[in-house]
This record gives sequence, structure tokens and C-alpha cells, in this order.
Amino acid sequence: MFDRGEVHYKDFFNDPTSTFESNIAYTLRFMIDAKVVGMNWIEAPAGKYKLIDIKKKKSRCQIELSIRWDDMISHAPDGQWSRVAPLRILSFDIECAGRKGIFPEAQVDPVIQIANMVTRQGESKPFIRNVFTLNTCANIVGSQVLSYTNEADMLQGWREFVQKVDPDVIIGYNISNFDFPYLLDRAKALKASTFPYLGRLEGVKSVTKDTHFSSKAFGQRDSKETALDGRLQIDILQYMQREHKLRSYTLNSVCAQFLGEQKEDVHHSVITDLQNGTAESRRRLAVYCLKDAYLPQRLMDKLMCFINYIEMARVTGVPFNYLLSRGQSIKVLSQLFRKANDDGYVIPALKGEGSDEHYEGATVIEPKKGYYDVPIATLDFSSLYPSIMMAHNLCYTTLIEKHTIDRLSLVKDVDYIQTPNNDFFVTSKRRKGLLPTILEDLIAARKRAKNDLKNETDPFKRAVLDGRQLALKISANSVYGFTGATIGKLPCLPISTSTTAYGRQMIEKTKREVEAEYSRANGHEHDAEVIYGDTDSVMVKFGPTDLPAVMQMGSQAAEFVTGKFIKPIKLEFEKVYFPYLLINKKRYAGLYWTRPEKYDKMDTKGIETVRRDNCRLVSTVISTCLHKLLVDRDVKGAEDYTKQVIADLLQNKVDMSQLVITKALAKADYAAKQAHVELAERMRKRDAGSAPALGDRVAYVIIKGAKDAAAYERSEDPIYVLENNIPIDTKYYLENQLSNPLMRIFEPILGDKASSLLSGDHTRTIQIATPTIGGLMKFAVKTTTCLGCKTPLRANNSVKGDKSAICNNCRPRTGELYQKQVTTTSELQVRFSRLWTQCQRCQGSLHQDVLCTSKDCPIFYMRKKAQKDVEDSTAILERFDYELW
DNA sequence: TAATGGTAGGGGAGGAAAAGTTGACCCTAA
DNA sequence: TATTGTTAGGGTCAACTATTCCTCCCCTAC
Repeated sequence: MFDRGEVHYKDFFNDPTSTFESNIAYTLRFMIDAKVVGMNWIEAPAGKYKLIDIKKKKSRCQIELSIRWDDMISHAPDGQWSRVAPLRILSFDIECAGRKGIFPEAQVDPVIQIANMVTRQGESKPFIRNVFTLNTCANIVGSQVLSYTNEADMLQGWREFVQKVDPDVIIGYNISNFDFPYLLDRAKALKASTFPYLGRLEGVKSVTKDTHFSSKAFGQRDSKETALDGRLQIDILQYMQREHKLRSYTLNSVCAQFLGEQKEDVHHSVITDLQNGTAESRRRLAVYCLKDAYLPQRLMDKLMCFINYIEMARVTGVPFNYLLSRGQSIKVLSQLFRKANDDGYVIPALKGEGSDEHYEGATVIEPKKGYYDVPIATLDFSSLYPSIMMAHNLCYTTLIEKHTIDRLSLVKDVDYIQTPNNDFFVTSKRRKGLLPTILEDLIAARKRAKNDLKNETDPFKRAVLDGRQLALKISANSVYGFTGATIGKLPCLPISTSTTAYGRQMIEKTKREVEAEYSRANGHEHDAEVIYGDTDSVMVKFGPTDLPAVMQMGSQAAEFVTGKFIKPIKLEFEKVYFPYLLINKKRYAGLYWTRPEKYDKMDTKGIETVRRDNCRLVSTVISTCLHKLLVDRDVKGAEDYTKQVIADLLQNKVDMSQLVITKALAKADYAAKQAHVELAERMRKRDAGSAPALGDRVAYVIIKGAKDAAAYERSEDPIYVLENNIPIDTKYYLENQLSNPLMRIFEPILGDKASSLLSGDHTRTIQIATPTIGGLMKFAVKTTTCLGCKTPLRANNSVKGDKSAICNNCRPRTGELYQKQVTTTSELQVRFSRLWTQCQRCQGSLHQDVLCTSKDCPIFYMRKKAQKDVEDSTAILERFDYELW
């Protein structure tokens, strides 16, 4: 009955009985009843509480008191109560000494360093920076070094540090799935039994639980959870995965993206060597570790993760930790419960089974594809679904059945309405629905927040307000999805299907009205044409070629059409695309103008530049071409650029980081064979610990292989390719990655001429050594050829067979060829040392070896390749040693 | 190793290659 | 075991299917 934090009154009854409000967790139930929302202020009024005697305290809190639940005052987070407390935030990172080629395992591999940064919320710099190290470590300016000779003592020392600092929030990168579980497992392996008490409750052990999260929107993910009573946790990795769509989620890549800087990425196998070195090499490691502890804090500050989540918790009313651990629907449910209880409703405990059937969604108007060199106005309904629900009073509480209408002899369009989906809802005259009220409140609150934002000058308060308006917008938009979630706590398909049905009608009507009003028949110079539209927007070609005229017509049309709909439905003129390249449904690009003087930006939707499942080369090429075509209006330039890129690609001049493709490992069991899935499996066999897990993005390149081998047989880990010098299948990148996207953007502009882009002289390439992996080639002996004439070198035509440099025929040219090789080699060496220095700068020292192996850094690939080139070139040079001069 | 009828062309079998079709999958638009 | 916002739609790849093309071989006419 009281299992898992929910009360199931159902157990009181023998028969299946429907109950109300019984399927809700204690925490949330309490918060709703006490009108407490996540992260708000609570006042214990003088005289209403009792301080707990210091000897009887159950927690490590400074103040412990008891109070009746209805004596405490919960302050709504407005005005002075919207401030954020100066909470202490601990950001930390650990390093482990793994074995070569194996990901660290807590049973075997020690924790060697733990770096910590402690910051007060609202301050810009940490007030504590320290690092716990196993074995000695040379001094680090600005940071305290705490060295231990025994690992268990170090862990114990860290635990005491945590209890002393007593952080309210603990953050880090991947701490949930790695650092916390590893520390706890390691302590167990070392039998450090006093270690796992990291929370604020006395005597409550911190344990790691395995959790699984799966939703259609976020995908599936296995993760771990270590509850620390009284301390919030934000794993910045999890935050990033939820809130930002990125190609890669490594700390390095995320920092490059948001902080504009790279960090050293030291491979876990190198860490052990540094640990086993000197106090100086351990200092090196500690500096690295400290940086990794600081970066999550900086990311959090820069992206305002904490503030935005605080506001989200306040707006939706859920506990803070739900935001990272639970889905979207709990937030809507929390708001619904609160509003329902205020208005005297109780909510039935339903259990949606979910169904395989999809209901009909929005209309996408068949696009009139092509390149438009005239301004195209865009009209959109603002918050379409919320405004439909408000306009037509769609709610759980207003839905009625036919027989009720008959029984009460209700009058259509006065007492009730019939939706295009043939559901019935009473009008707001009869009863105002809960959902419309919630939506109105959310939208009004957002308007207030935006207004306050305009008048606020304090940057900190501005951040809070901005976070709030964002949270309110997201909340309003998720109400519709909640009603349509058949596997949810309160599905109601009549609401969602009626909403989409109204939406479909509205976009059709908008198209009709605009085309009818702006026509020659109606005295206009041109017939307006709706060339595309999706869900809540129409793209209109009004006809005129000058921007201000089209903008004028756009805003007029928006006002005109708005007048034809019920309040608060509003069609807005937002922008003009000029020029506009319409490729397909959900795929277009154009210059985005909101004022006639200057375009705001280049906007691309759905095409390769905004997708994460192709390689960077494709997205940069397409984006550069679009820029040349739309902004510079330089078709020739775009063609030349494309040809140059193709030529570079085929000659292996394109850097490998540009060719890495990433795809999410979205599920555990795949029916079809796919490149990223097969590679993940192969990597798991090489080293299970470091292989991609469920939900991770797998990075791969396509390598050369047998002629008819499928792509999934030729996918490989970029690092592995680099280390083993495996040739890349550039032809695949041309034919399977570049060609179609290029054709799609060039064809509407060039017509049939477009195909010449892919077949000109620039595609002719020098044949580069064929692959050596697999097949018969594995057994073939690679022959060396003469540097002068490429003749295979054998004992009978040269001085020293395949160890020589040239054949006897080319002997007269020895000097010239040698000189050429010397030049090449030294050029390559210069290039390599430039890259090397660049990496040294990045790691912050010009006197130390470069350790970085960041898969996300283009310099890393270039450096590795340059290194290989130097080695190869030197090897060739050495062949001259055998030559007779 | 020795002995042998040649050429042209139709037609079918068998297999390879090219061309559609379908479904799984990923990701994005709204 | 409890939990998981929606549908529409483009595009890629693998796997399958039906079609076309090519080659080989047999046979016959001459």
C-alpha cells in the first residue's frame, strides 16, 4: 500500500475500484498540499517551530527544527521571494589509474586524484580550489594540494572535506554515471566502510541505484543515481543531453561549443603513466583534473543551467531533481493537480495503456518547390495549440458526451460546441475549463516576466526573469502533448485530436483567405500564392519584388486573417524570406528579414546544416554554398568552391575530423544492420568500458574495404583509424554524403547543369594505394616502387631491391630526387611542429609533451596525420642510405 | 598430346547487374 | 516495477523483388 512513495488506496478494496489522486508520489503530494513549489522560500514563523537539541539532531544541518506542516509559510516565488539563496556549489572531478587498453574498473584500478571547486551561487569565482592526490604532487599556484600515501585515507579525507564544506549543490561532468558510482565502488573494494556517507542525514548511507529512462522525445538511456540527502545534484552532461542537441557530448566538445575553448583530452591510458612518474608529472595530472572540475561550473554559469532549472521548478512546481530524472509529463501533471485542487476538483487515477495507433496531426501544405528570387512573407499563428485550447475551451472538465447533451437539452454553439473531430465541449459560459485557465495564467505570467525583463537592469535578476519566461513558454507548449500521451497519467484524446483538427482547419482557411483576398480579382496587382505551410504557418508569395511592400502586405494580411478567428487566436507576420530556397516539406533555406534595411540571418530548416547525422564536411560545404548562393548571390563562386572541396576530398586533403559521422545508439536491440550499431558492437569487444552505451552518440568514419562491402562493415572508430593508418573511403563521402545534398540545393538554381558538379575534371584523382585490410590483399607483399619512375623495385633492377630508393634507370637523377624528398620531409616537419605548438598552447605549456587525444578537435587529427606523414617521409628518405652516389 | 567441318544466327537457360520497393532507423519541423 | 509530451515527414541504408541485360550453349540452316 505504501510502496515506492505512492499511496494506493486501491488496496483497501477487493474489486477494481477507480480512485482519485492516489497515483502520486509522496513528495509531490506534500508539496501540492502545502502549496510548496520546487526551489521556493519557506518561512517558519517565530513561535511556531521547535529547535531540535544539538544532541538529538538527525542531520548535519546547522539548524534543525520541527514545525507543523500547516504552520509553515510557503512564499510564492515573486518579488523579493524570487531571489536565489547564496547556495554553496561543489564541482568536482576524479581521475583513476586504469590499465592499458582497459577502461578503469573500481575493483582493480585506484582513484588517484579528486579535484574540487566550491563556489557561492551568484559569485563569479570559486572560494575553494583544491585537489586530493595519491602520492606526492608538486605545488600548484592558486590551488591547495592535499597529498595522501594511502588511497583509503584519501577517500576518507575527501568525505570529510565534503561534510565540512557542506555543499547544497554538487555538480560535475558525468558524475552520476561515473564519479559517484566509482568512488562508492572503490571505497567498497578498499573496505573503507566509513566513506559512503555523503548526504546530510546522519547514518544514512549513500548508495548507487541503476535507473532506466525512456521517452519518445529524449530516447532511451541507462543511468545511475546516487541520492545524497539534502544536496541537489546537477550532472552537467545530463543537462546538456537534455537541453542541447549536439553532435558530441564530450566535455571537450561541449566546452568548445559554449565556452569557445578546447581543453586537453588525456586518454585514460596515459593517466597511469603520469601517476607513476614524478611529483611533477602528477602535478601535470592535477592541473588537468582541476580544470575538469572547474569547467562544469563555468558551463553552468555561462548557460545559466541552475537559474533556468530553478525557474522551471518554480513554474511547474516539481522538486528540482525531477527536472533531470523525470520526463515532461510530470511537470504538466503537477500544475494540473495544483489548479484542480484550488478549483475544487479531484483528479481520477487513470492508467493509460498506450496504443499503437497514431491520431491525425497537423497539415503540411504541399510545397511548390523551387528557388524564389522574390520576397516570401511568413505568417504564423503564435502558440497555435494553446490558443486553440483556450479559444474553444477544450479541457478534461468541459468534455461532454452526446447523451448528456440530450439529457440536459443543451443548445449547440450556446451551451456546447462540436469540434471538427466530432467531440463535444461545453462553452466557457457554462463552465470555464481548467486547461484554458492554466494556459491563460502561463501566458499572462510570461507576458509579465517579459515586461519585467524589459525594465530590469540588474543582470542577475534579468537572468532569473529570462529563465522564467522560457520555462513558462515551454510549459504552455507541453500541455497539448500531455493530453495526447496515451501512456501517461491522464491521457485525453478528444482534447488532442480536436486541437489538431482545429489546427488543420485553420491552416487551410488561412491559405484560402489570403489567396482570395490578395488576388487580381480583388483589385491587387498580383495573385498571392501560398507556396508552403507547416502546422501553424503559411509562406506567401504576394508577388511584389520589393521588400517593404511585401512586409506591408504581410502584416496587413496577418491582421486581416486574425479577424476571422476567435480570440485569443492570432496570426502574426513575423518575417520575410528573400531569397527563399524551398527544397521539400520541412526542408528550406532563406535569408531572414524582419526589417527592410538588413537581413537578420540566414535561416536553414531541416537540411544537412542543421542535422547531426552527417559529417561536418557536408554541413560546412552546404552551409558555405548556401551563403554564397543566397547572401553573395555568387553562383559561380559556389560552384568553384564545391569543385575545390571535391578535389581536395578525393586527394585525401580533407582533414579526418571533417569526415566523422555521429549517430545515436538509440536502442538495445536492432532489427536492421547499421554502421554505427555494428561499430559499437565491435568496440565493445575491444574494450567494453569505453565502448558507446545506450543513448550515446557513436562516432565513426567509413573506411576502404572490399568493393561490394556494405557501409556497416566499413565503419570504424576514428581514433582506431588514426592509430592504425587505415585509408578512408573518400569515394563514399562523395557519393553517399556530399552528392545528394549538393544536388538538392544546386538543382533548383542550375537546373540540369547541376550534375556536372560531380563529374568534372576535379573528380579525377591520383590513385592512392589500395586498401590492405581483409581479403586477399592481406597476404600480398607490398612492393616498393622507384621514386623516379614508379617501377617496382626488385633485386635485379636496383642496388638493394625493395630497400632502395630508385631503380637503375633513374640513377642519374639521384641527386635531384633526393633533394626533392629532403624538401618534402622538412616541409612536413615544419607543419607538424606548428600543430604541435598549437596543442601545447592549448594545454597551457610550451615545455611539456602533448598528451591530448581529443576526438572532437580538428587540430588533433591534423597533428596525428602530420606526425604520420613525417614518419613516412623520413622512412623514404632513409632508403637513400643504400644508394650509391 | 592428338585430332578436328565452318559460319551465322535463333533461342533458351542461367546468372549477373541494374532498378524498383519496402521497412527500419535517425533526426528534425512545428 | 514504474515510467515514458505529440504527429508529420525527409532522407539513408539494407534487404528484398522483379526486371533487364549479358553470356554461354545448343541447335539448325546453309
